[in-house]
Amino acid sequence: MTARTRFAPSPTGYLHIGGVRTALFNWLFAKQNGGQFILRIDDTDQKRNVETALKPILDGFRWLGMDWDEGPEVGGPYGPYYQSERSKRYEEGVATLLEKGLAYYDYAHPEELQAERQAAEKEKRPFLYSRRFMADTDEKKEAFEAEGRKAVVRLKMPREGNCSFVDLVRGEVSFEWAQEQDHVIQRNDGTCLYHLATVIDDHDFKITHVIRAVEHLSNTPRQIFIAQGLGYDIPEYAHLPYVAEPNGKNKLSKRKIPHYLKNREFKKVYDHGVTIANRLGFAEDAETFNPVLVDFYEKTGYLPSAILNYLALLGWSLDGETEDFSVDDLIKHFTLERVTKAPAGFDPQKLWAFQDRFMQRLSTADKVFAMLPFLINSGLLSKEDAELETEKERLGQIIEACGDRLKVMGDLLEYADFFYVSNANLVYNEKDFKKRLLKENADLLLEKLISRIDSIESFDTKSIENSLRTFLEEEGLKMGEIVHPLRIGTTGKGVGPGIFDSLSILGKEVCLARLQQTLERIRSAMGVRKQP
RNA sequence: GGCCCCUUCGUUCAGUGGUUUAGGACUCCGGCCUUUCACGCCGGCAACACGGGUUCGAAUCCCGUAGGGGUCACCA
Repeated sequence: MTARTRFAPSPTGYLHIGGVRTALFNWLFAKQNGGQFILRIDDTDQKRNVETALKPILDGFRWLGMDWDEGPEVGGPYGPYYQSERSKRYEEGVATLLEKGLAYYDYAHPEELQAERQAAEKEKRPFLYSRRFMADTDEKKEAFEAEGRKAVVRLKMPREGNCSFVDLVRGEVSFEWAQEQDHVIQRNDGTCLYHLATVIDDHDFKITHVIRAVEHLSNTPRQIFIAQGLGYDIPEYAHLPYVAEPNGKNKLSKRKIPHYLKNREFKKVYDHGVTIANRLGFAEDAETFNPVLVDFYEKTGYLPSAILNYLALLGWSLDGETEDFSVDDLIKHFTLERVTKAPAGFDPQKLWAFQDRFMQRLSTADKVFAMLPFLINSGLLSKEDAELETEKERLGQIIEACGDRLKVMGDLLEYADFFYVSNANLVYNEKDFKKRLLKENADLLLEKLISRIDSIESFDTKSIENSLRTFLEEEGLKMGEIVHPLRIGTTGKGVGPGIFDSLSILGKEVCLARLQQTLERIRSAMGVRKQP
């Protein structure tokens, strides 16, 4: 089977995580069947700045590695791929439908229609337009126009029988035609509406499988009606459950971020992202920077493969056990038949777990490559220095020392910044400083440590550890008693990578200088304390 | 309100008439490891919405109830 699928984003300026999931299923399905994935831009409603509003969306897809075979920027044989440029095709469609008597000019004012609707509601019967203002002859047209009325074009929907079709995830679905309204397909200004446009586009682009969110399920009969009217083959349909909000049943929505922020897990992931954003020097508000948008993950340094793996499992599974999928695995195993029917809640914590897993597998070299931009953008490393092999090597050491503590690329900034700041700019965590260093004889201990460290000749991790362990024996101390003072004294932090690694990477000179500086800090703090 | 859809641990995904004392993962709770924080390891809590059928036997099939959602635009 050769499959052609599509995803049709509106240029809204952001890429929604739920949208990505829909796009992903389309993409996987196309890839699996050796077909094409097409991006079509639904910009019939947009006034201007389509390119600006589209860029973040395309960037998002590119970042995720979801390439499109046809669409904006890459073109393709069936373009244009922007709906705003396809109005001619839509007008042709309207003409055909009109000719076949499957659509009609309607001269009703919106208020008149509204009145009918309300009357029906009052009588508790389903609304069906009376077609009072339908003009199926030229005479009627002229008469209505003489009244100063303007026409829209409506579908002349069947009023009996059923529309049945097979949905690849839901099975056989059936609707009564009489439930369908005579939808407008062309406005009185001549522009055409979505349902017509989407059917014509799908046909023109030779889409074989329409895989979209379930909110379109009840739109399907009218689209089938249009397609049949136009003599098109009906594509296969697959309606995906929507992605629900964390701990909720409602559809995940960008507009409800303040509400989601009340959710502990969601908040945690959000706060973590904000911390990184601050380090990077961009202070965006929750409106444009939050875990519902793909951009959030790109900026904070998640791995696309982790996100894709998580998203694929939001409403799909191979079996009850397998969770671990590479992108290639997904392409190989994905099936619409195993897509769930019920909506799945977005769980940022579970995503986090995938991220953790993928991060652990990433090689040091790959991490170096990915983290370098973060160092540069945060100002911790200059662009020129970032080019240096020695710096890359050092970053590799730092990353290895940090080990599994780095969950996303941006974590480096919070976790290992002390490797990059000057001694004078070292920031001390006051709470830890007080807890670990402002106590009896802390200064004396530090003095001893300084002289011991000064005596270490080869400043590698192993030598440092050996030397300090000897020190412990000589002094009758436990590891915990020197690790904390040393860590805060050299890194300013209460938590961090292994201390021997940290010291070694920092280098003897820097360690001594920082410890000396810390010693003075302790004495001045203690002095101040004693004064009153 | 009409129509359509959905309903298994807190979350997510299995389970399609007996292999099920309903399984995996995340979370959570214990414990171990340990130089902090992570990681890792071991263990634990925890669900078939409800009510009727059908059947020797139902989470699995049927009907109903309840709850949730989608859709009913000159939006997409």
